[in-house]
Amino acid sequence: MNAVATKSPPENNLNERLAHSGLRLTPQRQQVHEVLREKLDHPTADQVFMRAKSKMPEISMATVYNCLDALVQCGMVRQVTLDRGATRYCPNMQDHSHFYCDACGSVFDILQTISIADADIKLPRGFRLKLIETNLHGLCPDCVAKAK
Amino acid sequence: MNAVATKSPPENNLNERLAHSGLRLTPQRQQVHEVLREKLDHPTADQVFMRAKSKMPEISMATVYNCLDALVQCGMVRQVTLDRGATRYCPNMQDHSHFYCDACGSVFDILQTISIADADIKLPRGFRLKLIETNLHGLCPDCVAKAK
DNA sequence: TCTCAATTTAGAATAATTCTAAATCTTGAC
DNA sequence: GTCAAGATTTAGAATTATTCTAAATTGAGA
Repeated sequence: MNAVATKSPPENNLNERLAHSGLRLTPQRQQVHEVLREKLDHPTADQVFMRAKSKMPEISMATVYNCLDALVQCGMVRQVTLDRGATRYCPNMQDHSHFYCDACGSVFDILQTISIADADIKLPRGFRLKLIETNLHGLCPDCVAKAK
Repeated sequence: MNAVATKSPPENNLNERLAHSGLRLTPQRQQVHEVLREKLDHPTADQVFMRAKSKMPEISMATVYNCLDALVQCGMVRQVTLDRGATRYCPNMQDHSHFYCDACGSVFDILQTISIADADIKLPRGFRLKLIETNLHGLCPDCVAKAK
């Protein structure tokens, strides 16, 4: 038993979470997870594929989708769908919302959100609420400037 | 001048709103709008196309996308993107949120939401907030029952 | 009536995602 | 350790969703 409290490294956490959902930790899933954590810019599946491929050239697109789905399923990654374009992926599981610029399409993390408790949403009988997703739409500073 | 207050019929409203955005009222745009108002089930572009086609056989898919875009642009219709699937369209412009069943994919209108005023979101300098979109995720009554 | 710009159209093109079937890997039972 | 069963990965085909293109049509204003 350890006297010092240690935070388990993210890979272990990943392993645990995958296992909890009946999924295995594979090099590909680890790689995809790393790619997401390296650059928090809400990449699309295609961008994840290209970044992962540079480290692991044999990885395939189908695997990237499979890995992303596995990571979403076990709660390590959030899917972000903001417009008609490709779905984006976000490894930040802290409560936060996304600001989407309707003009240029950029996505910004906003470290403020409405929790299930705060919202006090009254659902009709029988629904089971798991997650509230808050998306802010508007113009980013650059596009506000351009609009003038 | 009318002694009795009259609500302008939706078509007029549509015309006004389109005009306000520099867009014209066309039979196709009217038809697409009607299709959406007829059945408030959040259809995809493809479903809108099929329904519109039954009334107006010459309409094309490109036109449906064009009309949907025009209606969204002038504030008569909301785009609803909840998962990796096709975008859905909602002609209910009252403040409301969407409940998405992660199991079966059904969408339900929830007449309760978080307004910009209520939310008291503090954005970094320069952002211009136009709209807060609230999406509720979880299980619908049917899928809760099945899960047992 | 004429002209110009907006809109529609069919179909091609592109982009995003899913499917398929075979190969590979992992785990648990023995 | 060996084997069988099931999970995962892979390439590429298939499907689905959306956008683009260029020509035809429409409608509003001069």
